[in-house]
Amino acid sequence: MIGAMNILIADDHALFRDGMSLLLQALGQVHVAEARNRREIEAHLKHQDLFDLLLLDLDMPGITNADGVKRICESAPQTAVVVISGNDAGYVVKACLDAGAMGFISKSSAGKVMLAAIQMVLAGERYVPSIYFDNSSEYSSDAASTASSISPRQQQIWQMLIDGKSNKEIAIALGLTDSTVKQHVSALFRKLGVNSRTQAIQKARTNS
Amino acid sequence: MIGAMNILIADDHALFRDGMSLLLQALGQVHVAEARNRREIEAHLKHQDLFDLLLLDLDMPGITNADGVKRICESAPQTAVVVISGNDAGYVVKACLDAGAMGFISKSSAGKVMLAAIQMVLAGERYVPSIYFDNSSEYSSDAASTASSISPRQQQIWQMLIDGKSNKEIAIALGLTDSTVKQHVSALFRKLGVNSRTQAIQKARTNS
DNA sequence: CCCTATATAGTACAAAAGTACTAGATATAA
DNA sequence: TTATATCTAGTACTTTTGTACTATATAGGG
Repeated sequence: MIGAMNILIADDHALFRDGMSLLLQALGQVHVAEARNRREIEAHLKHQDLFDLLLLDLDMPGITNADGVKRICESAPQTAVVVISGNDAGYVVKACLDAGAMGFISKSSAGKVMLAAIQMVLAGERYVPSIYFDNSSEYSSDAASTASSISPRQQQIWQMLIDGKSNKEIAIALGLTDSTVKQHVSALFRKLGVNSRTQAIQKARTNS
Repeated sequence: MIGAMNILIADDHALFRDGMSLLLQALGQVHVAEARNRREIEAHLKHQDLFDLLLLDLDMPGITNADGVKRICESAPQTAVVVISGNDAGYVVKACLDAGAMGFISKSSAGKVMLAAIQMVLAGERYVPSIYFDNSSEYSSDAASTASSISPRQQQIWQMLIDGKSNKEIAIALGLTDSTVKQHVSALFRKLGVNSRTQAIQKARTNS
């Protein structure tokens, strides 16, 4: 690598940025910039262009889901984006990778694992966490699986429940009927073992 | 302070624990233990007793709200508990302090601020963040306020919405009628500017 | 080919949620 | 004292949610 690497850390928590910044010193010649919200990320990408790497928190002002990741990835095609998230459920990982991320790091990971992942991405490789493979075929294929997993459509609708959308709003957004949305929501509830949207939201927040 | 201080860091994110651990070195002689969930916290408190300080994350397996904080505080009355949270809304701060916490640190705070807060608590003082005072009378008094803030009852019910409870479950838990719960829920929605419980949950997650 | 799962859409119904009122008790601020 | 806000509880009503079915089309596995 010629010269110092430019890395942008985007997280709203100072201590996390500090810890990550310290971790990155192990890479040698690195120049680290920080952003606390989407506005600051975009400002950095516009004015100071050309970052080699963007470490992007998935729970910060302006970036709360894969859509936010997609926006950032599209506005910085030359920068490798690694998503860092506390929620490492398979559907989240898949959504982020589909959105254009080059890697996904769980916040529960040890520092060494994070560093290895970052080095892999800097080397041009995609990094996918092992958890992602544990559930094997469930999320790894874009085709529907036979297993009793949450289908892509259900995952999509799950995200919209989390975003506070009503059945009607979901139907309009996806170009479906109310009836179809209800069918998907009920199927999702059955798989999650819940019987209300608020419980489905809690499932996404806590365990998964 | 005689000898080394015993400090327990409870957070499910490794990097955060590392960053905090590093930060604590500035205090001099400290012995740091770590816990990743409630089970590990309780194990530490039982077997290794007598911690001077417990830095407790408010979003980790087993500890998601003030009730969790209360349980921990009660099981370790000799240990000063400082809650660390990404959500520093007034009602969260108040709930934690009421639960018995000696301090409340926002994850968005700079390291220096965190360190100062920790030192204050170790000195026997309660630390309350300045944000808590910005909204002045709203949360600082246990009496109801005239301001258009979220009342204690509404905060309590808000938390139960977040936990996925139905109106009926809330009514039973609080010994109220369905009608009264609905009244509180509607009043909360009006203040939050939403019209569904899923949106109310999202409000708690994102901005506030 | 058969079985299964998904995605779609419909009907029908029960339950829950949400709104809009009234109303009494209580506490606080002006 | 008056006004305001909370907490409680009630009635009445609409809308939304959730479940239980049927049904068609598609795609994959055995």
